[in-house]
Amino acid sequence: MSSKIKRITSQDVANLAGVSRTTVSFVLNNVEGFQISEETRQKVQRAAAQLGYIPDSAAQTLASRRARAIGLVMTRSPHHIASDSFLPQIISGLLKVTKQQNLRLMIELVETEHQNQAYLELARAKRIDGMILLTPRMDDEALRTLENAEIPTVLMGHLEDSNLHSVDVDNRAAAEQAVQHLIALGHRQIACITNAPASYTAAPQRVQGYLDALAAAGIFPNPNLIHYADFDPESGYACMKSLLQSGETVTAVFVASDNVAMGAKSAIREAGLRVPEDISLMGFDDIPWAKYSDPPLSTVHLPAEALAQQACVMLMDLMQGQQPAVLRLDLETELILRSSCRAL
Amino acid sequence: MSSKIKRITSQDVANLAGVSRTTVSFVLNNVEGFQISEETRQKVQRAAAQLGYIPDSAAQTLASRRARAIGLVMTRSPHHIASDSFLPQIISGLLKVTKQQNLRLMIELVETEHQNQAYLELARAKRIDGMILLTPRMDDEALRTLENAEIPTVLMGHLEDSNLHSVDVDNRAAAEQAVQHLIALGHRQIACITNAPASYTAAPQRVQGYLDALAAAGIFPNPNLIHYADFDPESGYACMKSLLQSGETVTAVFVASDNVAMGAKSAIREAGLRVPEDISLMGFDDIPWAKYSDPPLSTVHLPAEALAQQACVMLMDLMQGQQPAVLRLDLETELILRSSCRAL
DNA sequence: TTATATGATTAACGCGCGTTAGTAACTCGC
DNA sequence: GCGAGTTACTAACGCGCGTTAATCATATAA
Repeated sequence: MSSKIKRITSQDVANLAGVSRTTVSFVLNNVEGFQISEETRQKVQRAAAQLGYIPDSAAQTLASRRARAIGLVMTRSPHHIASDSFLPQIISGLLKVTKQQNLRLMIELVETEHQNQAYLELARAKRIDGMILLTPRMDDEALRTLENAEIPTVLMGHLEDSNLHSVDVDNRAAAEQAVQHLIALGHRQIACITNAPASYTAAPQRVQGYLDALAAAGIFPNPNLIHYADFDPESGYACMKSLLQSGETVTAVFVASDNVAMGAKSAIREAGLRVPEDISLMGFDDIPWAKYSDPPLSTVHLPAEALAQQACVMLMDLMQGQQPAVLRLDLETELILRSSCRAL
Repeated sequence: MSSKIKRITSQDVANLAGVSRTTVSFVLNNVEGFQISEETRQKVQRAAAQLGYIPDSAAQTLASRRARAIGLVMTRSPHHIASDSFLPQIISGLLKVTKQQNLRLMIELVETEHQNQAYLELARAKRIDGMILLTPRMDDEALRTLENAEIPTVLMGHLEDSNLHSVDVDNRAAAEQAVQHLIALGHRQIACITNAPASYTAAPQRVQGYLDALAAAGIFPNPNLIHYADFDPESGYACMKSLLQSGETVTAVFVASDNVAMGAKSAIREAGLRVPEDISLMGFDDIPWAKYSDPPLSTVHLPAEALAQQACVMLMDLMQGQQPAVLRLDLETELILRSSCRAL
């Protein structure tokens, strides 16, 4: 199709500048400890600019043994990725840091079936220098293999008994605070719909916060009021529907994910009930649309973009061989009160 | 920190199997045209498995001159990326195809200041074999340099007078259809709030559809009723607010982006008006939350994930040297009627 | 037996660059 | 004028793999 375009190599730059390839490399990479006369430096830079020289990244990686890229690794199905309301924020946060550090960002999908192999491949193929793992699952045995530091890794979310570095929020405390608010409004029949199946670490943590708030108020928890959703609004709709049909009386629902809460709200409305007049709704996450929901959703703000940025900064440290200050970094959440909850 | 872990190379596999490195390469890559005895093949595969051999991707790329990766290139600010409601769907669609083809996906951010250089770098650094460009801007001169086929490229969205391959929807026709529906409901004072500044191709196209629908109905367009938003709900809020304060009478608003429509709805409600009783609202995009909005938003369904998949398939063709069937592929939109518009 | 085909395998080069060890020229002190 | 130091550079190796051209053994034909 297209005629063979001759690639411009550092040798071409060296020839044009009348120096060796080594010198070109020293100049363009600003290598310290070697003395290059200002004149030579100029010659090289001018030659490189004139030729439009752009180093071949594969060759650089092979020679330097650094890919200058990190990976964002997700262990979900494409369907769940498509409906992940935080992904844009996370990518945005990551890009801010990687751009500044002149690193590339790769998105990796690890399917649950071949996890063990997949993590090893990521580590050993050396396409990336480090990775950020999104919402790891508790039953993810393959993760353990990574703990031997095959590749710098930072978790977003937390894994019990793991010695991997992680960035997270205190899901339990945040959930407790949210439910405390419902209790303070006078609610006692409070249901809980989770954000995800129990194998995703955040889910049981938020449930625990819910239980702790009840316990502190002397409310005996009703197991029938706890339902496990599965990330998307559809699952929230299903949970809420079965909750309403169960015959249990409920005046408020703590839904541990705004996304799921959207579906729950549909079910409530479909049953002819209103939020917050008949049922108060408390979300979790503060996705961008929560404030535009009707009624605007009270929820717990999760600083997704900041989490991503911090995870990335932590990863940079690890990649440079420095130990980050803490093994686990918790960012602050904030209870956002809008108008989906009312006092009894 | 960690002791030097000896990398397992194809030479190690060759040694263990008692063959040459070349044979290992032939076997593991299933190279056609070379006869390898079944016995040797087995020996090699067993050795590779036993050692847990994983090829170094940089070395493969350097030798084969193919990176086995594609890039998703965006030209927006991190802020706009964070609030892009389609990104998850697009990434999901892309991952489906790349996973199946065993390609990697890189996310690239190109800042408007250094576009020219940035595109060249992407092309020449050879870190990716092809790229998918998201919502190119009309004033994006740097794109022209790519048309010389430095690297296979597919646009998501359209660029006038470009001979790059692209995947899009018929924004004009879709917008026209949406506004026609408003007109059919009896509305004649219909405002238009765009999805983005005019330099993003979809914006003027959707405005044109709006104008065409008015013209077909013999309605003289009022320029004061056209406002340009900027992707996010905040800008929609601002547009709607200034529209309401302008003193113009309006019974319906066509907002060329659901995301922007969310903000517009807030402004309407804040003014003490209701949707659809006082003002009918027609969106565009059908983001996942549109159906959970209140009232559920009537809108134009944009098949984002399918667009991404098709773009990716098209790109694969280009990367294999095949010309795709068409230069520009238009996918179907669908008018989704929910309950944010009412008949006058 | 000798030439020829064919099946199975490998030696060796090149991809483009980072980097170490070494060299050449040029001071400077005595 | 001669070794010792400095300054400014370069030759050459290695990163790990894909791939071409060549080699060797074996089977077949003449």
